[in-house]
Amino acid sequence: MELDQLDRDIIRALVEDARATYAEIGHRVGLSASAVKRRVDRLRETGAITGFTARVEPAALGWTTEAYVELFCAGKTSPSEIGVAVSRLPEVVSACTITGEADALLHIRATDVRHVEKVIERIAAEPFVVRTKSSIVLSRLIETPLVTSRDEPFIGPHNESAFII
Amino acid sequence: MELDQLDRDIIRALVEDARATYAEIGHRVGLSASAVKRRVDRLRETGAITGFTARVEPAALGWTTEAYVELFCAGKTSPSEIGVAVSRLPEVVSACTITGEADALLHIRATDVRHVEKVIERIAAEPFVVRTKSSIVLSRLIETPLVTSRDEPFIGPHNESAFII
DNA sequence: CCTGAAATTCTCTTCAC
DNA sequence: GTGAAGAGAATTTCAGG
Repeated sequence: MELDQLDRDIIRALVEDARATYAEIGHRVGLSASAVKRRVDRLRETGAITGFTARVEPAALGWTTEAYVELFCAGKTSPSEIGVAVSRLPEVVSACTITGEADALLHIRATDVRHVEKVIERIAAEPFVVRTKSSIVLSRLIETPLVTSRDEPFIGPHNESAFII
Repeated sequence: MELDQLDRDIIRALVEDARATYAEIGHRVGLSASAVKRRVDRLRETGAITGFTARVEPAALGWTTEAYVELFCAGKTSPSEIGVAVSRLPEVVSACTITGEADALLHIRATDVRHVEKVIERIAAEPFVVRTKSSIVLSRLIETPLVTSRDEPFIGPHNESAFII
């Protein structure tokens, strides 16, 4: 499906504040409230917008430690096998299969380093896991769910910024 | 600050649907709308809830490729130096310093593999970057911003689930 | 700390154009 | 796409538990 600049502007407004009113968004992007609503409804139907969520400070809920864990798996392990296994661990907030030496990369959130260790133990206990390699996060520098245009981004001559919302 | 189970339930409701009405949330958690509003206001003031955002399908905006890039930096590179540099690249959606061999781990979103390559080139051009090691994401298995209780999570005897919202 | 209600204001939603 | 109008929700305030 095709998104025009107005759709992108509306998405950007909703990413910044999902509780903004249609009138507020309309004022910002140059449309009437009803036109904004119609576009938002369409963006949700087509799946461009999948929902609205609260941004929560993990530390406020006790999740003060994060780590990345590389998984090295047995020869014929399928992505879905890994997916099923890591889905059982709520501490795994992100997981994907990747190119390179490791087969998968997990992002885990935990209450402390001891908790990280226990989660890694459980992952390592999966029969298809040959070994793991972990990195504890020292300091978070950037955390955005999406690509957004920040102040004066350096975009080169081949303007990839075409897609930046 | 202290969060009780009602606060966690409200946060969970808002994470699932940030546009739910106070009455809806109240019905779900067993409070009146005005009590919910009072608590949500407090959760925002104390910083537990930092805002409300739209969940967007990156592919709908053209971001179909993602990669993780490990950064190996010169001896005395500070985290903020890395932060400033990667903040200039809108494609970097997440960045942190980590323990282990690499100094930092970046998560980048791009339109295609060629675009990934260009972003890595720009990162590698930073004077403090000694070398990089990249992994392209093959398939995403899990993507949640936060730790949430999923169906029947296996939680061991030392119940870390105390903090799961 | 909660409820429930009333009054005001604002927002959503629909519809004609 | 706009604008208007009725339905519905948010907000604020209050008395009372």
